[in-house]
Amino acid sequence: MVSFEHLTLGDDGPIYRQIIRFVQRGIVAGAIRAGDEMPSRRALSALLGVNPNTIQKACRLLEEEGLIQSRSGAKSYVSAEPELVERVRSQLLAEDARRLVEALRQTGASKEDCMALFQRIWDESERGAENE
Amino acid sequence: MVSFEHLTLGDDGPIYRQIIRFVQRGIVAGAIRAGDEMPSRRALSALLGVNPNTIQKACRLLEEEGLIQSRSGAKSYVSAEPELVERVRSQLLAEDARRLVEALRQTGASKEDCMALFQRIWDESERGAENE
Amino acid sequence: MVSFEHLTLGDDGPIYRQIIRFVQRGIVAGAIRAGDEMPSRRALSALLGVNPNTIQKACRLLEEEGLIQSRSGAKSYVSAEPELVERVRSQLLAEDARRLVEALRQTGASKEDCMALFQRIWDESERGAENE
Amino acid sequence: MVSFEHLTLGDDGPIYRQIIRFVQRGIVAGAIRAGDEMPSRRALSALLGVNPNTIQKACRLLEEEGLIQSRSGAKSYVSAEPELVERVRSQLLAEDARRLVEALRQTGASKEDCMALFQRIWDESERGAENE
DNA sequence: GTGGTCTAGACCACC
DNA sequence: GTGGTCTAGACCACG
Repeated sequence: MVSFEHLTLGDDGPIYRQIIRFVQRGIVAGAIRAGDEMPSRRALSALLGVNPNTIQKACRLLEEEGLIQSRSGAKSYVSAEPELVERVRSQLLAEDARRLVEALRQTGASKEDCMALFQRIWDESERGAENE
Repeated sequence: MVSFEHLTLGDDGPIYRQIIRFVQRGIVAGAIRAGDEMPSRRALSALLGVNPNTIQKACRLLEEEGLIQSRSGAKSYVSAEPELVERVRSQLLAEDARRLVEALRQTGASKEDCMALFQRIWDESERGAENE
Repeated sequence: MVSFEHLTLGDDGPIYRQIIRFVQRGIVAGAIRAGDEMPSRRALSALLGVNPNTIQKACRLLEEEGLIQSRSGAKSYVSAEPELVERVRSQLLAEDARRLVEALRQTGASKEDCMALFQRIWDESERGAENE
Repeated sequence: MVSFEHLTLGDDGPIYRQIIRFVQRGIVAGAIRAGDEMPSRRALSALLGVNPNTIQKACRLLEEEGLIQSRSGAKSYVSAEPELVERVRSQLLAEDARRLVEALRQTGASKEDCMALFQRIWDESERGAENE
């Protein structure tokens, strides 16, 4: 009998981690810049349909990481210094790579095959981006 | 102002796709073998907390792909011929790799850095598996 | 724009005709024999989930055709004399053939192709029946 | 006692199958052409009095067969390449013929009688069409 | 608007 | 029991 007990649906990790990743990716990719104003906690809660406590947790961790700063009461602003951005970048890279490597190894493929595949996909993606 | 309009929470794609991937991964990894009995639609629905129709959709697509066999009134069984398994394996590999490459390219990292990173993570993962 | 105005769903003709055809086919095929007892009108109505008037109409027409006879009050019996059976047989044949011919001609195929196809399918069907 | 347990009222197969056949027949007969616009799922649902999901199922299968093309957010169009049309034509022919042959064989008629009958009906139908 | 996904629950034929 | 079909109605992303 096939067992489905290890299938967890919709598992992207905790919501606050997803919010953090979203901001991190935005900063690293340049879509979110230092000085940008963050929406208010309650606005984010309403927008994402998420409990205010979850929003608060994400913002607290982002602030601990130094990616946002709370100034003048309730409003928060993005504060991304270049060296910090680089650190976050490599952190994101590693996290993504780790996830993929686990998925790839689970399929039983060899390292060499995977790296060749990786290179091929990269080139395809680069070509695709150029044509846009 | 930071915009959160493109943040989609918990997005692993449609549920039926996730179920399909789970079975595909299981077959490719050898955890699910040809001849294995599938749980009934109702059992899966109850186990995963998902509507029977969604389960049915996943099963239909799995059957169209040739990975399971269903007969009305009878139980469903896994039916994975070697050549098909290989095709699914490379399909999964490509899908995973494409997802990673896109995530990596979005961070602005170079191809060489990413491949070096990839290799490092792979080796770490391999070492981790050996120690278990 | 594709027009769906000529698509009529579930069109097998009136229910009373379907009931008549069912009895006719049974008699012609030998599954229903002279002297067999018919279920009561109200039993048929309940069994088929059909209005008693519809049942009554079917039975009246079957009786007019001479395929059933009402004796001793409410009970009806099948009364199929050989020559009548033959007449019904050819009637059924013609009706079926007419339906198919219309469907076939609608596809634009030639008469010769259709007859060759018909012959091939017949032979297949014959072979299939032998193997059972 | 005559048994009615095998009489299924109004059985033309599943509704989604009937819709598919309608489109297939239209395409094969030339009444529906490549590039024609399909009514929206909702419009079809209202027009045919059928649940949107059933419509969607028919459309999905038609798309898998390559007879229509759907893009999320845009309208759906008929997309029938000549070679595909030919394949569908013979598929429809075979399906129809098989149904008739089974009905005819059930009545106990001989192959020769049936083919003669078939030819006669065809000629009648042809004459009827000319007079219209 | 469009197509696509999902839920809740019903009914059916077959085994 | 099983798989398959259908209904009723909701929500979503995309154009």
